[in-house]
Amino acid sequence: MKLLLVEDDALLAQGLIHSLKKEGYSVEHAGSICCAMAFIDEGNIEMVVLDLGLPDGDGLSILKAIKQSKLPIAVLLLTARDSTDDKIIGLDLGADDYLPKPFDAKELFARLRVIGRRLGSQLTTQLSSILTCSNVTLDLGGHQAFVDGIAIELPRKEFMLLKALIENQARVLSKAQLENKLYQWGEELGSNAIEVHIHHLRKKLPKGFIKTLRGIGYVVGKQ
Amino acid sequence: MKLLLVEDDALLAQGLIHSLKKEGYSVEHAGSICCAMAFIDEGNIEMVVLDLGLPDGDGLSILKAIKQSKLPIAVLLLTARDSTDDKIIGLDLGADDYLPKPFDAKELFARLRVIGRRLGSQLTTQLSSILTCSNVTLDLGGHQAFVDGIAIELPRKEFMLLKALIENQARVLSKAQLENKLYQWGEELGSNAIEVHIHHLRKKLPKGFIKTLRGIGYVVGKQ
DNA sequence: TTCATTTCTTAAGTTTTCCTTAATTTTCAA
DNA sequence: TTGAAAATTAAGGAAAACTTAAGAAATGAA
Repeated sequence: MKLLLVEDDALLAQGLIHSLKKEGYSVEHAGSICCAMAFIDEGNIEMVVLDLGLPDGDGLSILKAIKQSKLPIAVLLLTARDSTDDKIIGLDLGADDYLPKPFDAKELFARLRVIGRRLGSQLTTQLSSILTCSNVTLDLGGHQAFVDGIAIELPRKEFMLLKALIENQARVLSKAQLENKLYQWGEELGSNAIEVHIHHLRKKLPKGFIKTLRGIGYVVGKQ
Repeated sequence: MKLLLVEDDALLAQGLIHSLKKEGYSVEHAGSICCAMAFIDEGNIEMVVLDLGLPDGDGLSILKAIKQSKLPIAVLLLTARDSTDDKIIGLDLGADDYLPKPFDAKELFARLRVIGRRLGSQLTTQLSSILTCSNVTLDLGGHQAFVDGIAIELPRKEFMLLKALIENQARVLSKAQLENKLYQWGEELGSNAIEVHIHHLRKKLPKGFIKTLRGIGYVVGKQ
């Protein structure tokens, strides 16, 4: 289930992203309205958790845009305001649920499950969970990779690394960018961990699949 | 839209019935669990507004009964308790929404509109009572499992665990996701219960049937 | 009810796998 | 050619999962 979290408080967002991923969601994060709209336009978001208190405008405009687009996207509102009128406006604009801050993460998850259950009976999609780049395929739901259709085992970090590369195929990712994708900005990497993971990946993937651009970074699927 | 209000406070009920009718609902009123069940058994209720604080027992039992019956009835909970855990229990039992007392009637109506909108586009998913994954079969009705056609005994939790895994075969479920499926968020799991159940299950199932993806979760039925 | 039995949770010890580090070698571009 | 960047190796340590066992709960029967 692909979920977009629209929340500008970085600390709160970080924690939620982590827990939501543990709950099984594929999470994107936007800290502003324009960033959120970019993700939505991209097309494969199924659920939005929307904080109404954003720096660059009223979050309700995102809700309006989603509902006007008629895309099958469910929206759960999140806000510090708890006046009944705001709730009503949100719900009547088409929001699927509403949670006042401060909230218990467990309640958020429970409400998301309700929405997910509902979506599940409307959509039969799990297709967005397959990524492909030439003869390499990633099954995100099954956490499995295939080379020429043959399954290969990948440990967690290697899988994350390959996922990041394929999601950005034909685009070069620097080691710093890759580190940001693999590590929750908690611990600094003091060594060449990325290089070692790349090396392990290469032994399992087709020759030349991951290209090195010396001094710049790594890339897959270029030319 | 035929709505059943389950509320024992006569005064509050009186007012709500009046306003709900004004909103266009066809309203029935029950002041007790048994009375409510009678209306539901009668058969043409589409929506229930359920007060949890009833004189003759816990309103949650009505919710359970409705959801077990698989009738396409939406339920909105209404209650004075506002502990998060109660909300979560209600929502996970299948309630469509929740409103803590005291509430603003306008908010109730807004939430009912959301539910009504949803009911309009809802299709009922009839679950098969037999699940299969390679040579393992689950009979949900008979609460029994078969390996190569031979019945094996599974305690409740182990059965639920296997059911969750097979329902999501070829998709990895994290321990957090499995916990959500086995426990109604009433109490926290402070330990490695999931791991222990997995261990017991494995002793009864074909070798390699449940795979571990370290750091990710468990999966069955993968290539 | 009470008791006996099954099932569940907790906790500790063990094992396994994976990740990081660091030292060394190789490659590449200036 | 030469120095910096990347590749390669191997090992130590840490995290996650497995296993076992015992006590707590839940269940069901008398």
